[in-house]
Amino acid sequence: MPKNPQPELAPVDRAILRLLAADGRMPNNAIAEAVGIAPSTCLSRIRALRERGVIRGFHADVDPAALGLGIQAMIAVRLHAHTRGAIEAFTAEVPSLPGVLAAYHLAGGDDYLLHIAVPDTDALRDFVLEHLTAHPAVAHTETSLIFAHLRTTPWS
Amino acid sequence: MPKNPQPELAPVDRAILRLLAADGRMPNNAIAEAVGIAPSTCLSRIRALRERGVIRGFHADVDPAALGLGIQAMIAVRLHAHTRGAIEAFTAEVPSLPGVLAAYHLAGGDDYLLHIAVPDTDALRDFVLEHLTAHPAVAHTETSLIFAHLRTTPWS
DNA sequence: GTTGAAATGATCCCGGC
DNA sequence: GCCGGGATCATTTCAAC
Repeated sequence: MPKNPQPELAPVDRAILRLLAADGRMPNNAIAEAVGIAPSTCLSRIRALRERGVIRGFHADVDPAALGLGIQAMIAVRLHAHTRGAIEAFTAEVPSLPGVLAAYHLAGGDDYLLHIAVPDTDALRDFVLEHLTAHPAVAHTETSLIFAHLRTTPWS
Repeated sequence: MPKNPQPELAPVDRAILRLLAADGRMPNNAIAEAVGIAPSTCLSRIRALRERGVIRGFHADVDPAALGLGIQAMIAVRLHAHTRGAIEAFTAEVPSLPGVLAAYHLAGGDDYLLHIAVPDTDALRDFVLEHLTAHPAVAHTETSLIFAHLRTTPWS
């Protein structure tokens, strides 16, 4: 029985991930102390986690409302043709659409969910009309306002 | 004409946010140099952004698949009663459900979207049956597998 | 993989503007 | 507000295990 190519994550690595998911700017030596290893060891483990892609990056969580984007919505999108080309073309354009926070490519009845942030409802309408319904690959959209958005880190 | 209580974000603050959204571990002095201010000034501006809630936090972006959660899904949930009590009760429980990455409380036909990560399809079925359909407030659910998940930072 | 120790580099407070 | 300088603290390298 060959060894797992993606070996079990060591408990100490999980502890590091838990801390960094909670506070991405926690100093390396504080993490080292919290998990019980030397700072130099901790540094090399964090580097390895980044290189292996376990940690994909570190990001500030910015409140969109503070930037004048006070309204968030989720837009379900159905495309006309489910060809690889149409999907790839749409996928390629999505990140450049203004106000898109996230895009989910789904396997269900809808093809995409777009999570967007806009200044006001006029901008929301304009977004849908200009970038979605006017798009040749888009067959149908359905927009829902987002009242609240909770993020959690299940492994922390 | 009174001054805006949430005054326009200074261009230098926007530049700082753009950098920290892209790399949450960028050193303060590197940010200071990039935006053209002194490190001490930069530090105080970042602190002010945190205290004002513009920056809500810093987090490592961890790949769920690396933790054994190789399947992601979006589950649309409708509740029976749209009373404040039912919604608040459900909202309170959602963050403690295993594998929940995010919950969106919507204004549309569905009440919630749950973004979850699980090890396999068995765990997905168990999640829906144990935590959603068995819940007294839940009227209906609809699960879609997530093929891809793109995150963007529109202001960067 | 882990470590301690030493050099480099960053944070952060404060006095002055 | 913004800055400079200096004390404190963190990161990073490296030789040794």
